[in-house]
Amino acid sequence: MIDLKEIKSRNEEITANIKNRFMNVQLDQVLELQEQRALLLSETEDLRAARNANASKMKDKMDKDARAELISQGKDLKIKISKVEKKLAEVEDAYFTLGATIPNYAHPEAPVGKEDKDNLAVKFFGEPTKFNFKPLDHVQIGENLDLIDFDKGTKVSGAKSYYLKNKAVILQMAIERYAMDIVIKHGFTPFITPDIAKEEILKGIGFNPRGAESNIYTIEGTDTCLVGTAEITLGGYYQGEILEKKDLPIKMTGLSHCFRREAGGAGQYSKGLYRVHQFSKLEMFIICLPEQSDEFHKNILAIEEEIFQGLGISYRVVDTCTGDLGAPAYRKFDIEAWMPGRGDSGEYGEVTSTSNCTDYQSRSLQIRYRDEEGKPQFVHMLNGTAVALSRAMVAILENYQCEDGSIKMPKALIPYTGFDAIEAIK
RNA sequence: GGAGAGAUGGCCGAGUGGUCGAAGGCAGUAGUCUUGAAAACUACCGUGGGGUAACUCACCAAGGGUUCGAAUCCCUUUCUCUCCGCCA
Repeated sequence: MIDLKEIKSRNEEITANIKNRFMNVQLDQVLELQEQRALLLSETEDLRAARNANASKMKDKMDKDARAELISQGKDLKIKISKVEKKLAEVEDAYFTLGATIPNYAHPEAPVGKEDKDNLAVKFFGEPTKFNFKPLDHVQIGENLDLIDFDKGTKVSGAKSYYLKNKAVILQMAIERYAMDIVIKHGFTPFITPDIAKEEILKGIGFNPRGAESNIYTIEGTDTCLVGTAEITLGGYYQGEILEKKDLPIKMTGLSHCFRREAGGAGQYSKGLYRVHQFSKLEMFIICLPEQSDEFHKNILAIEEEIFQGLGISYRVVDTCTGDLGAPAYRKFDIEAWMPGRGDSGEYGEVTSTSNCTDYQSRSLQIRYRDEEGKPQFVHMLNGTAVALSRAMVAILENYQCEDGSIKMPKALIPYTGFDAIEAIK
């Protein structure tokens, strides 16, 4: 969450930001709760001070009457304290719950707009693939070549589930390792993370684990969830810790499954592998000094581009508009790869996303570093997709399809797959 | 899953009702000494909230309870260790 001390001093800025993000936040109510809390807090503290003073008077020996008198005063204080503490707890709960709904500040250069249409394309790489035949979409390809089985996925696991089969299995592992090698080369420490995380971590990262609009599966009878991304488990890794400045930046990359409910996500673009309940993803995560985060954000984007350029897939980079940022993000860049089977005659589809969340997550998770004066300060945290395997699969199958129905392998992947094509089935 | 032991500051570790935000040690920071270093000595050395400040409040795994007063007693939960069982 943001620093709630700023809701007064930066009120106009915060109000404008909420408006730019097309969010509905009860800022006035947070302000009101803040004042109530301050009053109750000082009241509570005065009473506690009185209790402590009363108790310390009784350290020494004294006559019975004097002691009885102090005990009775103490009892009186005890009742008062429990009343005001209860009230305080209620107000604080509401204050922090509502305060957490205030979004992060937005980068001054982030385009202002409501939906993904308003995102600003800032770069194009390559040309959309041209075919001298009518290209198929990956669902058709997957079926023709016996690579992806959606029907069996639906039968066994429900809608938006799939089996990868045959060379698609090897291909996925190849992409995984290809991307991993690039990210490690850039100094990231590799992890395979848990696929389960506690709700408090989810909340700290800025996910809402509960509620109808939540995209998260909660595990019944526990306070844990299936992760929607390794951002959650990588971000939670240093929860509650004070890091040494000399150890920053910390660069981590984590491979995990990603589970998403995708409730109500039907429609044309939800077909096939594009939007599924479970996929694998390699995620990058950086913890750094505040003054470095803009630069590292660009670094992450550059690595994402390197991965897709290496695959020889054309894409565009999009500077995400304020309305589409998501509460924790200060700025967000997406890579949208060309997908020939998407829409009527091919479209760009999101394959990566990188966000600079500044101190929004670190404040909730209490991840800090010591500055020159030895004072703890909040770190900045950034995340970015190295590769989302299912969507990379879509892009590769659709862009590398041949007229005879086979799939060529991108050159960079051949050392990892051990084959240079997935042959058509006669 | 069963039986037992435990959780205290960056680390180790004392503390079983008031004198404890917490002994002692290690590590760290600054200084004295030294040509320099080491050693020795001296001082400082947890986090958060409130206050210009003096100061004050909270925190000894988490939550609840007993008490005038809880690191200390009781309950619940979580985690760790040891033994047994089971298991990829």
